[in-house]
Amino acid sequence: MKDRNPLVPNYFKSEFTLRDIPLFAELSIQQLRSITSVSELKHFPKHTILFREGDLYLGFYVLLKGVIKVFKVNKQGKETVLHIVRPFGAFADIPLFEGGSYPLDAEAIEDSLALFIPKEGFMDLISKEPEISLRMLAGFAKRFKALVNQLEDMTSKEVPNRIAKYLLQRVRASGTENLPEPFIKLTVPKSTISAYLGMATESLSRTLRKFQDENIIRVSGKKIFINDIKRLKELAK
Amino acid sequence: MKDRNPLVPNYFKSEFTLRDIPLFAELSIQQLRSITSVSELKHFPKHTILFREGDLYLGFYVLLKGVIKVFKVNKQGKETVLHIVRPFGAFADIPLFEGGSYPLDAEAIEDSLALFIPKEGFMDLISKEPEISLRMLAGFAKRFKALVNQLEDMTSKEVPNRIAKYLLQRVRASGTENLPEPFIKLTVPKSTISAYLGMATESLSRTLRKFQDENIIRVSGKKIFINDIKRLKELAK
DNA sequence: CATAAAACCTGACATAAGTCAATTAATTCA
DNA sequence: TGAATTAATTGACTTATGTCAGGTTTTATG
Repeated sequence: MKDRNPLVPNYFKSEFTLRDIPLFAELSIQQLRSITSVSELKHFPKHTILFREGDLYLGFYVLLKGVIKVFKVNKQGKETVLHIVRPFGAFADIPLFEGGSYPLDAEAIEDSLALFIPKEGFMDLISKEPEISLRMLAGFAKRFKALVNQLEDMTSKEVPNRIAKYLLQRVRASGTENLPEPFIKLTVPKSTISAYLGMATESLSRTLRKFQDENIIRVSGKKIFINDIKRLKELAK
Repeated sequence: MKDRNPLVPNYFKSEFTLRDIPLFAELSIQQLRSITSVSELKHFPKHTILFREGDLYLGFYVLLKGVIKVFKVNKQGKETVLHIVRPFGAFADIPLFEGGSYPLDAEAIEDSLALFIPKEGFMDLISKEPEISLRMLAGFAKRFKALVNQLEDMTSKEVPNRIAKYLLQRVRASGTENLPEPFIKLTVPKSTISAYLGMATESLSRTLRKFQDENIIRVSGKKIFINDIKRLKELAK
């Protein structure tokens, strides 16, 4: 039984429901209703800061539209991007269980729409509905693995390897992997990608140049076409 | 009400109970009993491999004694240490909720004693006892933060900074921080520490040398005395 | 205890990738 | 649309840290 009451008022012209969010996918209509009743839809124009490290923790978000950059700035002003959140991903859910303030910064790098779920209401819900904890545990586990991967890449892989791996990952997410000419569209600035991959923008720039010179990729504006996915896969490992 | 029935048979001469394990600290005696009934105590001599990446997942561990290295080996044979587990830490609990095989390798680097909790029994328990999920979520959250920290350090900090930070962390754990001369005892080989900090052993060696030349630390066998904790703190940030 | 095997240290060297600076390209918005 | 801002590219240069190789010290074991 699928609940098609739209989550979002008409003027957003949105076509998703709570059921599209993995975290909530298997809840009953009852449970979904209680989530809707405590949560709030929020719109963030490009460049909006959602929260900063140290801000009082109020609740977490599920992204419905747009892209959110979750990052940390160190004393010297250098940015480390820990997570590039895309639709249906949850973020800032970790502090639900640890600490009273946001441990990271988050910024909308596209016009974004997110569901805000306040801590209080959600904790009530979770205590009544143990099924939710299990889904959260699964979600945490998945992201844990991703983070472990990121860490491993960072310490054991060189710049071109990391870039190749990132490109492949994006190609897979784009669904064009098996097309004659797979491609990806960059929705985030290169500076964000480089901060995510733990390198200088210059290094990213130069390496993409090199890949292009070697006919592995072809860059056209914000699109990157993959000419030689085999070589790219070689490079990624 | 504290349950002092020893967890471990006498011949282990151990003096801890399930209550000492954060994950289980707030469970009722009933619940503790059911954990004991499904779990199993295992002894691992130094250098034993507990499991390897890809092994069928059977359950997780709580370390009671010794030190376990959790790591990943890449194609080129390079090791990344993700976690140095010390007593009362849980490990290999993530795959409870994700995937059917161990995603990492684990090895005892000291004679170790661990409680093994099989997946089946534990999942039954968790479904009956929602309180446990919440504690697990809290545990995951904490380790998530630690991992984020590790990642951030790796990308934004240089070798001496990372070493300084590690030393401080160990000093805190040692409980000697406020002594006139705080010190730590190295229980893991330097090669493990360097793999954990994402650097070559040679770099670790050289930097400790440098710290010593600058009178920040004094190395004596397996002990490192901190002469100038202030400088070390400076370096760590 | 002696010998083998690990673990650790040290120096010389190579190089990947960071930094700085200047230029060009792409966006933004008045 | 066009000036102003921001993002990306490119080249020249520096340097931190990895790699390799040799030696020393420590630990393990028959």
